[in-house]
Amino acid sequence: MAGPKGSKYYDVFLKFNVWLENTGGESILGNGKFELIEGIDQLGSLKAAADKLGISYRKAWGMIRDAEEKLGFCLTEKHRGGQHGGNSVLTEEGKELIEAYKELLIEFDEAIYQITKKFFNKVNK
Amino acid sequence: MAGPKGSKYYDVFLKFNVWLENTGGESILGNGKFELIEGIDQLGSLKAAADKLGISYRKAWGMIRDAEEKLGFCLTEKHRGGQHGGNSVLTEEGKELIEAYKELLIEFDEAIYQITKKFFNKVNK
DNA sequence: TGACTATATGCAAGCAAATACATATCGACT
DNA sequence: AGTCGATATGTATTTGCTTGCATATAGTCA
Repeated sequence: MAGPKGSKYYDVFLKFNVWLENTGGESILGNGKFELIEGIDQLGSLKAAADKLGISYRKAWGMIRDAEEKLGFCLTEKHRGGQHGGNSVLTEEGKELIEAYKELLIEFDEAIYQITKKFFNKVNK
Repeated sequence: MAGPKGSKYYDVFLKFNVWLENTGGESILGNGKFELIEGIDQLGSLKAAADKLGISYRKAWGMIRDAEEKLGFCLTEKHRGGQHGGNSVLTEEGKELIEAYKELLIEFDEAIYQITKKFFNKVNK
């Protein structure tokens, strides 16, 4: 919440985002890709993860390829064929990454709480 | 920096962004608009601020209108006419906002430093 | 060995956002 | 009264992103 009822910034919220970038300033992966990777971890396939996020398989596949290309190593291990068509699982690096990212988000949330409060106190008079 | 030479995430950087949102999930103002408002404060006109940021006047004008519309109050006081064509200055609210935002960014930077370090330690082995 | 389904990937098409273009208004100063 | 330059705003155009479509590949299980 952003302040008491009637205050200037009532129902205005402070939001943040975190992402990885390379030296060229290109985004490697941000929130969307993290959610996708997390979905793969939970659901066992890229298709299922894409469906869950409501994006096309085509797009999801491109997101993963892009991230892995820019990182220089794979986050997922893909298998084609089989009765169920195939599946995807996270590599060790992939698991470590989403694990670290989740912890990062928690710490961010904690940090931002105090900062946000201070911001709205200052601005809401 | 993201880790020692040769480590997995060498030359990968963690970046963040902060912005204001309304209850509808619409972005009210983020980094670009803050820079624009700061430019108006420093340079005394929307045109000069737009030029400084390398964006068109048309776009800059739209950014300000959009932010003020969504906030429900004005951040700038505009004047047309005169030998110099006119000028824009920040309202009290506008000044308070960029002041608070600047302080917010400093605190964010401090907070992110520790979090970032921890993140790359975890992920760079 | 044929069916099933997810991975893999190019290409066309559709859409929304950014940018460019064009034009009007305003008022202090000369 | 005329000039000048910034504010003000609609419309057109471009562009980049998404999605959709189409098609190939793979391998396990019945």
